[in-house]
Amino acid sequence: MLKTKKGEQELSTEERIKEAAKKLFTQKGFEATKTRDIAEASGINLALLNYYFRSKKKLFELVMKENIQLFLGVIVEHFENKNLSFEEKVAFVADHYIDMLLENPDLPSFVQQHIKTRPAPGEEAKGPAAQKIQLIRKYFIEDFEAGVKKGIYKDVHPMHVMANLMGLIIWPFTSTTMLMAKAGISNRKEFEKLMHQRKKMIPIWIKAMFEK
Amino acid sequence: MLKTKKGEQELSTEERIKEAAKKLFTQKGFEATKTRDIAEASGINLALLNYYFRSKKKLFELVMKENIQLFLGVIVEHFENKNLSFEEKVAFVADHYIDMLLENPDLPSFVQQHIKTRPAPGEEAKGPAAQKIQLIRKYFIEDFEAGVKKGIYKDVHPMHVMANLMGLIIWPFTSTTMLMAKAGISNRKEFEKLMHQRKKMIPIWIKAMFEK
DNA sequence: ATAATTTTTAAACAAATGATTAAATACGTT
DNA sequence: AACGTATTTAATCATTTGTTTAAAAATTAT
Repeated sequence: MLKTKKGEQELSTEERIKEAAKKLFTQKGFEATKTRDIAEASGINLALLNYYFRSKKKLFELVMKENIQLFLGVIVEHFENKNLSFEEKVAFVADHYIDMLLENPDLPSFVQQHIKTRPAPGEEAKGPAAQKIQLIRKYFIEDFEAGVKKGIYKDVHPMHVMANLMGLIIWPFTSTTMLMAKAGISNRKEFEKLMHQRKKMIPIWIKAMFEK
Repeated sequence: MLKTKKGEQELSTEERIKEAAKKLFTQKGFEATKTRDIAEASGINLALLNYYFRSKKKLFELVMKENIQLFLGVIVEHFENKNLSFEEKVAFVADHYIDMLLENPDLPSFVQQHIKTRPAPGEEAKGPAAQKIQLIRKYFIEDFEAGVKKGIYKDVHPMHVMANLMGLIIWPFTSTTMLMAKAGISNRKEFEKLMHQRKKMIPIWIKAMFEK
């Protein structure tokens, strides 16, 4: 049985199913998650999954959409009105992204695994993901390239900037277990403390790597 | 049918199955790979999978072992006799690791996904993976910590060093599609060219981040 | 209260899937 | 060639898995 969020407001059957599905799909992927697992985890009758969501695939696509929104959307949308420098954006993203990942540690593996096959070779990437990616290009890449022209930043392909920023933020979460073993970290608390440290260090590191 | 490596030396049935299984398991994971997929991809009769490997699970564990060896083992073993400085090790690892990943681009996602559940909470990590990780600690972490004592490197938790090094090397491969979309890279060739660039840049970046 | 509608349940189905069996074929040894 | 062993094949089995059905229960409307 899934616990209710506040102990006050019960979740509807439909929401209970979706939440359980999101947790399982995100943790174990589409194939490894069985409809009966979802039913059990949400404490509902198996048939209700199809009653509310038609099929396992439809339910997965719903979860997928929400996860991509969480993974790509949350941050960029905060830029809309603010007028931030490239450095400020880096700091902002590092800060908020790491906070988000601390609460959704399985998100990166999930998105990475299921975005791989998405855009069919040859055809343009579409849908919500592609749109977000366009925004990221606009907000980061163009800023950096402007900085290169001004002579502030080293003249490297912006892919390196993007890769390094995202790699520094996300990678620890995709490899938590391995990383903890390697670095002699024994518990989750210590891991989280180090992640909080990174929020401040990543902007400094990016600066050190790319500033002239 | 699986192509033979050289057109000269045919692979044995057993090897054909294992190679096909490795490719599929690495690409799609355990659950998403069906025994019939493996049979078809290797051009063998379905029953031969069980004849040679007893079960799908046993076959998977074999592939898993080889993949972990590839992912963690290859590099560290080259250190045995050489006497390299920390910086030289970083350069060496970046170079060889990226080469290896260019040939096995699906490896990181696979290992990350399947290593997560491995060490049961509370009990010590054992097996070949744990051993390799000990070597990595020995060869990198201790070196870095010595550098900190000498005042060469900034006094940060070695986890950050490990995370940044591995993140810079591996992350682009776990998010190739997304990264290419973000940075406006259109084809694999261009991606590979950029990865070769990184082999030289990563040591410089690590230096910039951690040297006093 | 009664009827209509929505939600929930237990049971069942059809297809997919991992594994096994028994017979057939290929191969090596004497 | 004849035998024994190893490999391969087609067919089949038992479970698992996603989905459907029809009836029961709960809820809402009249």
